[in-house]
Amino acid sequence: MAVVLPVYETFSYSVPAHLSDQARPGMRVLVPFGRRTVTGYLIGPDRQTDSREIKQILDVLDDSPLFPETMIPFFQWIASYYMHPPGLVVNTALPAGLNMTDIAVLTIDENGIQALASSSTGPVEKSILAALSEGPASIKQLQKKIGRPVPWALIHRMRQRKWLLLDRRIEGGRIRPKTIRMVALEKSENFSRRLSRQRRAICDILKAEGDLSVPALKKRIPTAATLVRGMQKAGQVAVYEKTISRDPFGDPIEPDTTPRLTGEQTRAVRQMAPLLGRGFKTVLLAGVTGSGKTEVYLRLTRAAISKKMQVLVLVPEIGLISQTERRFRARFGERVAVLHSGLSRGERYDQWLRIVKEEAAIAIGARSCIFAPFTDVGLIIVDEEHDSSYKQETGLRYNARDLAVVRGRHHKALVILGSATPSVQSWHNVTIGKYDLATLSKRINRQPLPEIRTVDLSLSRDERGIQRYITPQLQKEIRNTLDEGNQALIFLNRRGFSAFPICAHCGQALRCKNCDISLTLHKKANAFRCHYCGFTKAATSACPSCGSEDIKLLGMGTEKVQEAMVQLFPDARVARMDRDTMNRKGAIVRLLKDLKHRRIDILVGTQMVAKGHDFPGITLVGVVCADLTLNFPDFRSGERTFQLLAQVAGRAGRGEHPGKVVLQTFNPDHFTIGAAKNQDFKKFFDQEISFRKALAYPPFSRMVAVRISGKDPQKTAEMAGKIGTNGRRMLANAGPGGSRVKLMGPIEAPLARIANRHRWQLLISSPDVAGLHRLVHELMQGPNSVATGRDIRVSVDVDPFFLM
DNA sequence: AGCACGCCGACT
DNA sequence: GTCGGCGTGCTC
Repeated sequence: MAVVLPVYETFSYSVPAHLSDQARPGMRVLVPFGRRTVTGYLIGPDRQTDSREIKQILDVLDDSPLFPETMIPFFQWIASYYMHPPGLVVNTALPAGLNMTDIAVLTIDENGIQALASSSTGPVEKSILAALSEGPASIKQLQKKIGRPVPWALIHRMRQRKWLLLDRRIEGGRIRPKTIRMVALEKSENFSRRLSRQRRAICDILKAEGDLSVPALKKRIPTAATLVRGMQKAGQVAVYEKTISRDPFGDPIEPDTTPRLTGEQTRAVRQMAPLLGRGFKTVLLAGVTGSGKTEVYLRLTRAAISKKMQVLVLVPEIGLISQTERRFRARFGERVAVLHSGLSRGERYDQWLRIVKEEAAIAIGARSCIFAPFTDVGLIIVDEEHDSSYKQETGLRYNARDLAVVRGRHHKALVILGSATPSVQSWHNVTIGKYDLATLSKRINRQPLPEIRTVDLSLSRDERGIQRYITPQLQKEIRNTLDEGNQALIFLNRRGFSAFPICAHCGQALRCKNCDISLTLHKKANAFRCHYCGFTKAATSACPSCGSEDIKLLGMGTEKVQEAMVQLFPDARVARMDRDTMNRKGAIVRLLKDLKHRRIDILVGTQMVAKGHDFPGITLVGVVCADLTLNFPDFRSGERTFQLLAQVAGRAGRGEHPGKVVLQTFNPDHFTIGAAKNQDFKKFFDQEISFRKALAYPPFSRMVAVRISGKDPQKTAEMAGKIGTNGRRMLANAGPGGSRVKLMGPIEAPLARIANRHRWQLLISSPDVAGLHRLVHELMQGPNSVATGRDIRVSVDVDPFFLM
């Protein structure tokens, strides 16, 4: 049994006789744990280590398992690989809002009121009593009310003096199946006697149409609710509760007709379909933007369900239902369950139940859909496998793309990873023969890929701030596009962080000589610094490649670009799409509608616009400054830039008019820019992989990032230092076996402060996964591990994505 | 996490 | 001498 607490062990409990035929793996139980009562998950028997007394389960919380037993090894693998408590792993997988915990509730007691009035009562006690005199409160509520932490010792003293009472209340678990009241005709003769006209009408409706819900009856006869109650008493009808699924599907989706496949698509399907049911296999489906990957997924899914297999489809998170989801539902209708962030908690729970009960055979959704509770998955599809939204960045920091492969192996399933711009990792796996490769090299409508032109920003000498970045070439193209009545997309990945240094003369970014990573300016230290190894260079340094002292700090955002657009094109309707403008519910849908109906001429946006949406009216894509992502202090910045540019370029010319892309950059000769310009993934990969190999970055090693954060800058730095020295000592003691493990840092994180918390990170890497794992495990949980104080958080990120 | 225990400095 | 703060450890 695994408790829903940050505890790494599992525990044994006995099942009392009256619950013994109910309790089964996959169910939740209520158990006494220490002095408390908490929820746990039955994940099979565990070895009991010592002779301690075994406690009894208090209750079984489910009638049927929430997940199949076959998923338990998967959960255990995750707990071990990501070094996360098993109970919290299961908790991350399950729909939110199910769990129960007991919490302490304080009430003012008989002596409390006098103590509140007495002058000898301490100030903290008084404020607690004052807060409680307004009514009972939990410890957390109390803390909020009086604005300071409440020590337990104090509560105990106050309890002993009978100033307050401590109760335990079980909270949570409020998500339940939704039920509806159904009305059925009684078979007895009770209603054969005379009936009122209204009652007669209800009987007739029920006789003709079978059982109906109360709301449905109300639509026919407005007073049905009262009538039914009377008829129930008279024994003419019976009322029962029926569980129903909350409807997460807004507009109904029309069934589609199956299109003809192109030759390439047919070949891809013929290559992959025979692999179904033949054991575990991973295939990378590399298909250019618009090449019809989705149709291939649909055919493979059809093949899988005709073999009675269950299918899992993962799509990137885009904040609303994706095009792919829509097409799966159009093709397979009722057999599809969806799991994405747009669902309410209740809807999500109902979709989950549909999968557990095997009412659905296909589950489609974002990242967390990898946990869909199928018993035996036969096919797993990961669309846009390179997408960073598959990586969860809080709590259990899993990568759903990687877990797809792991789950595929557990179920002996076929795993398809699809992308127009595959990750370096996946392509590497193809080159070493771990994955098969299937390709789609042409767009289905024979539309050519857009023509991409680069514009050298270092030749743009205008110094009037942002306007320097809207070059005459870009302006001219926008003007032409507007004059032709088409739409333009202006892309800038602003989610910028601190500005980074770049030579205004030759376009070289200032990089670390050890890590080939962009340096970051530290104003306080008046120096550029590497965030991997700590290498430092004076802030007054000249450009190492051309000697120019004209070092610019790049930093600007979409908001400024939008302003510039309004100024330059006063006749155009300009809109912006980024996290700042799109956080309100329904904002994206409204914007996409406006775009579709040509109520927007120029759309300025961040990478949000590069994802998944189909914009048929857009013929021009302008990339304001490709260098922003290229020079992040992160070894994957080149990979991300290539993917982003290729994806955003793929937005142009999806309709009947061919597309054009203007790509502005300080580095027109950089191989990443060159490869993106020619949409040449292989050329990019060949360069990138040699660079990764030389510096022993993934995929030639595995990485673990240990992140340390806290409010107090001094203490946080100290803790980071302590963990670092601890790790180095362990490495020294490990002998030759541990020598392949490399430890970098600790160093202040590129984003040195988020939400007032100071951040440090420690990077640990090794080509030997097991050795790396052993060291990190020992460092975090071993006997010499540094105890994590309460105000300093230490988190482990296995296979980190963003090293920021 | 949530709770208890036990060790220390600063007060009656 | 106790009170009350905080670091350390445990939960079948």
